[in-house]
Amino acid sequence: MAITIRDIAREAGVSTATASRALRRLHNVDPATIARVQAVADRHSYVVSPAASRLAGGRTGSVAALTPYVSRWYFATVLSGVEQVLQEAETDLLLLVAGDPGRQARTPPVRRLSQRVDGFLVISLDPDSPELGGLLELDAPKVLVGTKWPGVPSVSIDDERAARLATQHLVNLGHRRIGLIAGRPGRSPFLAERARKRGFETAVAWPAPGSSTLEYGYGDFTVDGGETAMNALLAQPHPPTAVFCMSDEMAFGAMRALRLHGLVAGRDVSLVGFDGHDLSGMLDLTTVVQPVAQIGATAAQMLLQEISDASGQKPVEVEIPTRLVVRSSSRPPA
Amino acid sequence: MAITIRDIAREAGVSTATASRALRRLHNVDPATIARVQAVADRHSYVVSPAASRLAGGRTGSVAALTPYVSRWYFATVLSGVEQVLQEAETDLLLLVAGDPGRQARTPPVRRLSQRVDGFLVISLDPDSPELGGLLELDAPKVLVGTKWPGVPSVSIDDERAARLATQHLVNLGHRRIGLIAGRPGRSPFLAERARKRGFETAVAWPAPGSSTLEYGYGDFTVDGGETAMNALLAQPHPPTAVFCMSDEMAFGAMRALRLHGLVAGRDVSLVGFDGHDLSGMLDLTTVVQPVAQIGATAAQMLLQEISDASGQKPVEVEIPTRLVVRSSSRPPA
DNA sequence: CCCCGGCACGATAGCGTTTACACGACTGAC
DNA sequence: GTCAGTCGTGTAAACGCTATCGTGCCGGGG
Repeated sequence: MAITIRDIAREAGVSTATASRALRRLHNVDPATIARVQAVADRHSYVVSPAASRLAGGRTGSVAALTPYVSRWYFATVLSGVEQVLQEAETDLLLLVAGDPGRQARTPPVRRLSQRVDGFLVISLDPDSPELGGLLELDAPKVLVGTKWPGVPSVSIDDERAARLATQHLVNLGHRRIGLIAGRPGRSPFLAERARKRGFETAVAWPAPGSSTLEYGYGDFTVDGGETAMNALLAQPHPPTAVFCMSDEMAFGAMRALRLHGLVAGRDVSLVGFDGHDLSGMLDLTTVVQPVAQIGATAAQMLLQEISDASGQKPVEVEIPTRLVVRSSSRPPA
Repeated sequence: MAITIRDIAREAGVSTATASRALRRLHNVDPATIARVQAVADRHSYVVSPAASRLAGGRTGSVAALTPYVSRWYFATVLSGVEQVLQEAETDLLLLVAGDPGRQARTPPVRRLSQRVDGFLVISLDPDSPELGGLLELDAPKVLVGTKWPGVPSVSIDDERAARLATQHLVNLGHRRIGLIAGRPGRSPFLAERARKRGFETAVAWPAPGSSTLEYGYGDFTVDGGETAMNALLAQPHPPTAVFCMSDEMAFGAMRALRLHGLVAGRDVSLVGFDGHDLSGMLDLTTVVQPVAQIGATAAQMLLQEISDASGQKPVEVEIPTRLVVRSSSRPPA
């Protein structure tokens, strides 16, 4: 049943070595030979055994993507960008979920995986988080997405600046009591979250320190969490007149909370989100738009590059620009 | 650098064969030996080479998931369910996108993949679609999600019945001009879409044939598409008073279209969606809720089962119940 | 006391590729 | 006409594991 390269070689009248070289389009092979071998292979719809190929020292032809979530919009969209590039390059994608702060922290089998893949795509995870169990030490090609780390290639946005500009937009509109809906209390495991908080705080303290008050809510980056957080903010003695949400999904929840209180986003309380979620337009949410799929695609390209270029280039840190899209959810205070 | 099972065996004072058996917990090994070997392996943080293991006749320890989209809510959520089960079973997930009717139809390398994985999870794809290039002929374990096929295990919902009940809900409310927003015109490549259309048509023709009129729009299962489709329906001489959308995302778009026309979903035009999208609650959309993540998890479990049970069980077709959740987007006509 | 079956383990032959290394046949330069 | 240098190809040794046999050993039934 199993047809091997030996069979192909015999039928094409060459040695297995030549067959192997021909199938991989190596340079030192007669074009005529390549054509002959390929023809035989096609006729039998033969494909090399990746296992044997890998064992004999070749590449695995696949990369792993580590992500804390699959179904949340941002991550799913990054993955779609990644997938598209990899499919183009005939490289397989191994999906591994790790780093969800809410989930039981199971150390992902990076060690085992490192045998199975040529490189790693690490999405949003702090590379030194314990759960990544020494991913950094592994000298396999890797690219970080949405995070940075000295000496490791990455593609990310300027979270601090984006958050600062978004918040400043609220300040410029005249808001003084500005709330923040972040992910989780305490030190976030996500670098981006910490950066966004810094950006927010900078903007709020500006132009005159103390001129604005700020309040925090925590929405765990989910819609429901955003709703809960907004409710908490509204329950305070002096609720904020504007709220910056660290993700669109939390902003959606906040919108719902407002509606259930008989309030309208933009009219009663201004809202700014972050991400550029598919539905942000439909809900008229002012938000920081980032080209998420493109980020994933870029990272995938860089990883492929790094894999093929064995030459140890110096790691690049790509920064993708974002833009604030103002919609009707943010307006001057009443 | 590379440490092999031979090293482990030597250090544990056993043969490579015994080491291999010990590491795999086979039955005919002294528990004491297992412990000793495992200890040595742990000390060196050794993991078997999957390539070698596979080559020598074992399993690959991974499965492939074929899906037409990654970032759309339904698919991303199915995947998250799948991933969770597979991670539990220490099985790797290979992600492959194929079957998007809008994308260039590249035949996915099922043949190549079949060398790399122990089984296939096929999400929403009609298994006989040409793009699947003989996946059905491959006698590898496989499970269909959201589709059925004779002789192949599957986990799905009763799309026809669910669509019928959803539409009937609109009829019962008193609506007579009921519109449908489907995916694409012509014969859909998705079995589920065809079934939902049948269910819709049955309900509309009931109780008295001809008592209701129906109009079609096509939204390609996207938010923007839904908006466009709704605009088209509203532009007709006698716009429908209620619309059944084949997905929540299209319903969201339809809502937006209504809003831009100064209309309100539920008051002016009733809307029913399909899926139970995370945001359907926040938008007060009446919808057919299906336990999407659970569907993925169930399918993954079945696949694992099928892989371990070499015994050719007769294929099971699991049907997961859905329920209509009525919210304020559907009300009696004005 | 012998034989047989079950048990824990050892030796070894692959599994299907890739990759040195070797080899002959040309080519052009001297 | 010899010699170094390509070029296209063949030979065979890995690659790291598992599967198939085979080998002692022990205990119990005849």
